[in-house]
Amino acid sequence: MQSKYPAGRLPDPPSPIADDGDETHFCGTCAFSSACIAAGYHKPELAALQCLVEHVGPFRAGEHIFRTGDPFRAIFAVRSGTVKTRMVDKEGREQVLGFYLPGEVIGLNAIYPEHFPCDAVALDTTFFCRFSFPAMSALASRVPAVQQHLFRMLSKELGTASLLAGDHSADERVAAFLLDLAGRYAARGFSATRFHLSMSRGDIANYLRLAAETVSRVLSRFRAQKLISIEGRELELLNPARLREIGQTLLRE
Amino acid sequence: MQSKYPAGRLPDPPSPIADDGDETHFCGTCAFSSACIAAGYHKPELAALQCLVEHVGPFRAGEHIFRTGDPFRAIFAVRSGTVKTRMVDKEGREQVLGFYLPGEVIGLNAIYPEHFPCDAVALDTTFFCRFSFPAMSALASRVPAVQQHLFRMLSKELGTASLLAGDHSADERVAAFLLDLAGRYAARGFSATRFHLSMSRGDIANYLRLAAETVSRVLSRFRAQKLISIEGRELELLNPARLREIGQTLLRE
DNA sequence: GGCGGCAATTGACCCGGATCAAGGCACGCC
DNA sequence: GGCGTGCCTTGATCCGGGTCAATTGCCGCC
Repeated sequence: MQSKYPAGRLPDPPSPIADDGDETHFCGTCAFSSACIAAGYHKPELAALQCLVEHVGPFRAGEHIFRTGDPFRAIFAVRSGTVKTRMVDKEGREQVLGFYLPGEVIGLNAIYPEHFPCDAVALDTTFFCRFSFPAMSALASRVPAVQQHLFRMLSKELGTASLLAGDHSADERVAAFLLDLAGRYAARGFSATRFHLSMSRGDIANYLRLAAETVSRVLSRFRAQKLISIEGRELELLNPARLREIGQTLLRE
Repeated sequence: MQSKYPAGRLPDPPSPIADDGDETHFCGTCAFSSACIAAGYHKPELAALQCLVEHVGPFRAGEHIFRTGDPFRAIFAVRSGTVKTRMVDKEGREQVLGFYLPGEVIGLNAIYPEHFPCDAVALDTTFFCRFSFPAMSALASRVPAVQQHLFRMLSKELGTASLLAGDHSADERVAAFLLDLAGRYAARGFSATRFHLSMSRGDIANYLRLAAETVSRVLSRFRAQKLISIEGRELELLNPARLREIGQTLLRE
């Protein structure tokens, strides 16, 4: 297995979300799957999709996939691993914008400004499908399914962006965050009740606009109430229904 | 002037942002202008844009342009007036998602769910250009400029959606809000230092995730510091530079 | 004119979560 | 081993903004 990686870049121990060893299975769970496969993998137009996609990686934890200000040329679908996007203001304070799991796509917010407005940082060892955006646009003009797919992905991200905007308590935010992750894992075929948190408490807190201490306290409280079992970054949801009650105002407003 | 409106629907007194009397000038400031005009108004493909657009209105203050759950068929460019979009949770609490000024477009976040995920409510008398989305998609397939325009508008809205996500003080939020409005008015050719706030203090507060009382207090403080002049909903920015300092972490993170 | 309703303002009080600080735990490195 | 370094947890304190409440001003309407 390891021989497929460049020397000196040993991969992390295989994680439950990594799936780069099984390409077709990955593609089945990817956000582009309907464009790549379902809509007719064999049509000549869609063969073009195979040409404009490029497999990149591995990136190790902490490495940048792109940086603020980089010229926008491509969007990236996560094949395995986890990514955070963030902005850093001039005082150096970090602002986490989102986490991206296998099958999800980063870079869409760079289309308008034509430069990436944020950093993308790997949280563990990650691989990507890189889609040249000019080529993708051109393909979208010829294949309505691809165009529609892009519209839908963009519109979908608009919906999720407004999620953490509300003024909600720390409990609501954390509960909703855990359930959101669970749902996204489930949508890609992974366990919805047991998974690994690739991000630190600090990243979670930053994303949820809380202090790291508050996240820690809420998780401790949830554990005491037997809502979750958590040890380090290994999480199990013991009472998803109750968590849903707590976070529901935030999940579907 | 009034004779052009249906009986019983007297318009509000002409507002500085209304411009429906001068169609070509409006189009020059609209978010679709490059698609409608600049990219070649006379090409046969673009004549189609004129066919799929429909002028609708007037809507009076408080009337809905669309409601949560309505099937998505079209997007709307504001021709004159102001709109707020909002979600209402099951407890009946309102969540303001955004305000839209003349030249801006509402409804993009409905593409993915195929139903409007929010309400759009007129804040004063408003007129729209209604663009059938299926027709627009079809046109986008044939005219790359239209497709690119849609991608850019969607991506742009992604950027603004993440603006109010940060944890910022009430002063920062209000200052950034006022400057954001000023910039958007300026982008459409209106005064950047004097304008009318079409929305109530409660709407502003809700949008900024503050209490109405807090917004009121901040505005009073800004007035005492000679940063603004405000009387009711008539606003003048007296010291935009200082406001920019206050709100800068939020404006460009 | 007087009344009622709504938006806005202002003051008094309180609470949730930030901040500060201390300690524990697991890891890699010399 | 001993030590440093992150990351996480837990406790003590503080403050910004929410909440409650009273007042004012503005309109529309009877």
